[in-house]
Amino acid sequence: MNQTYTISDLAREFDVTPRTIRYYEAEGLISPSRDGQRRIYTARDRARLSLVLRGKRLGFSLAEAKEIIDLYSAPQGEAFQLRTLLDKLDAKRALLEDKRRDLDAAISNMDRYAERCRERLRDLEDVNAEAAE
Amino acid sequence: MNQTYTISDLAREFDVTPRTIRYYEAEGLISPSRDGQRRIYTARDRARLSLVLRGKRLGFSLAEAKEIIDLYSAPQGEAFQLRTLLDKLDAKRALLEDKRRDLDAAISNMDRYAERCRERLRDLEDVNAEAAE
DNA sequence: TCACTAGTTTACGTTAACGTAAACGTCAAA
DNA sequence: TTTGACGTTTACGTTAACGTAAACTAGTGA
Repeated sequence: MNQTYTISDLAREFDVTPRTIRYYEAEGLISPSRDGQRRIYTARDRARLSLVLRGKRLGFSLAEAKEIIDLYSAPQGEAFQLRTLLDKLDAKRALLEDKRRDLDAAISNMDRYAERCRERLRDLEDVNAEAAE
Repeated sequence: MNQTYTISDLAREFDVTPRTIRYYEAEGLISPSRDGQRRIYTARDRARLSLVLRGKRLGFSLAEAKEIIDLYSAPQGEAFQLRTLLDKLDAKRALLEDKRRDLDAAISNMDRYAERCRERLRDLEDVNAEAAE
């Protein structure tokens, strides 16, 4: 439950360098605690790192990733805070949906093209079969 | 049908600078023809630019975008070429599917979190309603 | 003819996101 | 006790993807 990780634990698991993880800390994306001078990462730190890397894979800058991830750590004391949080979540969700539209278009585009290639390949093979008779 | 575009036509339409479009040409992503020294962009050039920008939005580097886009202009003469093309398309398609999994996870993650926020907000408002009686 | 608008090349500048190297601390095994 | 293995800070280096500025060309309306 209260498992912790060293910097190289996380570096290995997520296939990044320790430098990268320290850089994310300098940019305010992760805030590990310390044992003396050594960093100690909790499950929460690990989860945040995971979110950062996923954000990067989806084409977000570190600043954009931070904006999104920070929403998950936002205070939720009063109703007003909750409502503005929900508004912000909605805005970020719209960005993700935009990406999904792009992605779906890219995939179906590629699928249509591949299908045309397969048709053309069948035609070619038919011709070869005839020639072999 | 045979419509052409100037560099600033495309810059306006896709909300990038002419510099960006020239840079993509220098990187081999677009190859407009020329009228004297001025660039002339065809519908095909426009389509390639559109693909580049979509690739960027999805987190691909220009080099990765080029790899994908170039598949759409690959020669399809012989059956062997078509088969290797289909293999490459399949590999790129897998990359897109990876991104879709990431994206779907990000969205449903956010949805679950937002739902918890809404529940919490309802609870708060119930308490306020009781206190108002 | 002149000014304007839009295009061009060339080249140096900039920013995000790290890489890399140096110099140092610390702890366990040999 | 020394030698790795791992961690740290500091600081300069690097790359992709453009931005920016200068100096030039070519059509075009007043």
